[in-house]
Amino acid sequence: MDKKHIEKEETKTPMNFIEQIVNEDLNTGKHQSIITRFPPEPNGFLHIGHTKAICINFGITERFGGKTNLRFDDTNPEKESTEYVNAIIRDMKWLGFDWGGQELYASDYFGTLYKYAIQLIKDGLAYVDDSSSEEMAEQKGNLTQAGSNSPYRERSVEENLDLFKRMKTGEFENGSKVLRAKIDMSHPNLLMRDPVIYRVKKAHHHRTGDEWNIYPMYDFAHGQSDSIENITHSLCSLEFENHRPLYNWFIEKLGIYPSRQIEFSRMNVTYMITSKRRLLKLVAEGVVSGWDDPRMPTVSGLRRKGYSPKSIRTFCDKAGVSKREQTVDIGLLEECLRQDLNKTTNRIMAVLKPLKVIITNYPEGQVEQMDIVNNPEEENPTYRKIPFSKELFIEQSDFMEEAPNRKYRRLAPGKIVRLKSGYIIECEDYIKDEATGEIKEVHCKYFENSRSGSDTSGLKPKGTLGWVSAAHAVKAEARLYDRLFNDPTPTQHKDRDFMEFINPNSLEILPEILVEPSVVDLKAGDQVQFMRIGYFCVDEDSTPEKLVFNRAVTLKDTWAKVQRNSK
RNA sequence: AGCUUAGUCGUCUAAAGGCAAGGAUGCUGGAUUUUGGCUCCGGCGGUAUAGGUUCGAGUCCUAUCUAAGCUGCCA
Repeated sequence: MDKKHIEKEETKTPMNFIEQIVNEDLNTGKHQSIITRFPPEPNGFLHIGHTKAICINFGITERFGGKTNLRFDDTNPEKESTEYVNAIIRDMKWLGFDWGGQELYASDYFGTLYKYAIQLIKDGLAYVDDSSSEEMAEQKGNLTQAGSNSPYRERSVEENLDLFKRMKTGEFENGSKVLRAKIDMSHPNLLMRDPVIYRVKKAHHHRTGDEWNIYPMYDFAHGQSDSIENITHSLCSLEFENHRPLYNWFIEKLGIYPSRQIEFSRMNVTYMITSKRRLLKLVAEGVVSGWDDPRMPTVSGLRRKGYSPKSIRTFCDKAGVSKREQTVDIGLLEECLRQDLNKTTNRIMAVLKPLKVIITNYPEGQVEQMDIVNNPEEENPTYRKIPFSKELFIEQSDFMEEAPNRKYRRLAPGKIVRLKSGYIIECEDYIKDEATGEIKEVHCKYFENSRSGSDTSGLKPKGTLGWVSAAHAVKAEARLYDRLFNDPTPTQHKDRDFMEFINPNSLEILPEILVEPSVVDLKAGDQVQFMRIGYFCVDEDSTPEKLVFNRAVTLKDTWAKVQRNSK
């Protein structure tokens, strides 16, 4: 291939192998514009694995122009429902994708698909088979042995036509007859051994109601739907590689628009599982509170936990596209969230595990309003006020009776620290419950001339702490989420069940944290950074009396790492 | 065992036969810091194995090894 053909696209961003194919098809004039599709079956909720397929399909047309259809692959009425359709639409809109407003359905094409089947029968390429599923399995052969022909394989076109029409009108019971493509029972690819393309299924369909007694199989619906929609590139996961010869066989025999199927590897993420069956078990057994539990890998779970659409899309982009098995480090997902939220969230003063600090030389009853920056990453930073007073709370972990080493920058007797956007204080004394060892109270003096923004003290404290004013702080609940599993690949162990790897500490509830008073204006879904702690999202369980904050991800914690490594 | 596909830093990914195999994340050292965050600078770390083609191979060929998918009237 001549190298200059690549250059149509301006950007230097490297292309993945699918984008390279698309780019070439555009440059060679094979296609004038691109149409892709995302084809979920409405029988479950979207999860992190689906977002990759979504991002690839929509990403292609965002980059090269064209459009991406949202098409529901609803050919199995027993498993599908409008509830899932609506949930999928909601999640995809939240992720920020646009499919032109109108959802498409494979069920819209049932009439056309039926005609295609008739066409195959007339061309002698399909036949009605009365064999039971057991008999068909028998005929199928196995991985190393060729199959054998069904005794019904040589029925006449007329008989097949008659039988198939009667299947449609409901004359035959479920399982009694199927329509099979007549291909080759000794084909090395098992899917080519006369696959079933229509089955009798007297079931109520969420869109077509009771109109149909027969429904097409995936292989006789998906590719044809692609053709009907003039999909140029039909992108799917590796498991459909074996289906491609069949996909192309139908295109050829039916003489329909030749969409091209290209497969890529599914995305796995460490410490997450995406099997529908297993996720259902977590819900059913109450391991999590529901499909939108913040520990779930579902889009709704990620959303509730505090993930932004942008962070999820960035994650999929960074994970990349290839045909290799892919297990992406969950750390990358978390880092994408931090990078997004770092730019967008206000810094809020919060104390998770409070320790009382009394400023001994601060006037009783005095309250000062301190200026604090909302988000230092903003181009033009804005400020708000927070109250400072004689009695404060700091984080328990910010005080030690004795500094452990020279690197320690927090509070300890005789040490000074800066209270963020407040004053510099020096620890003079503390009260300890000798029985329990618990520190009850810390006594400090403040330097009156060290007020943030007008500091003339000349003091250079090493550390800066978060704090809240005792009299003004708002009580709230914090839900600290951690990974649901304590093994990176809980389903990859040959002789151990994934349930054995559930992390018993995946949720720690702190019923009474203290937060600066400005948070009373927050609403469910709002995201903030608790300074020096992490990114939090207001949960829908919040009430006017008590906000509930979900921890989406912690801040990076170099100090924790230093401590871990020194052990 | 047959068919299909894939093996590049720990992980993800780039290199279309041609520069010292690049980037991200991770780990690590440092600078800066009123967040032990952010930012900035440095370091660590890779072509599964064995042959072959070629002036030149991660890339092409052969064999081997390893991994995944395929024997639903699921998608």
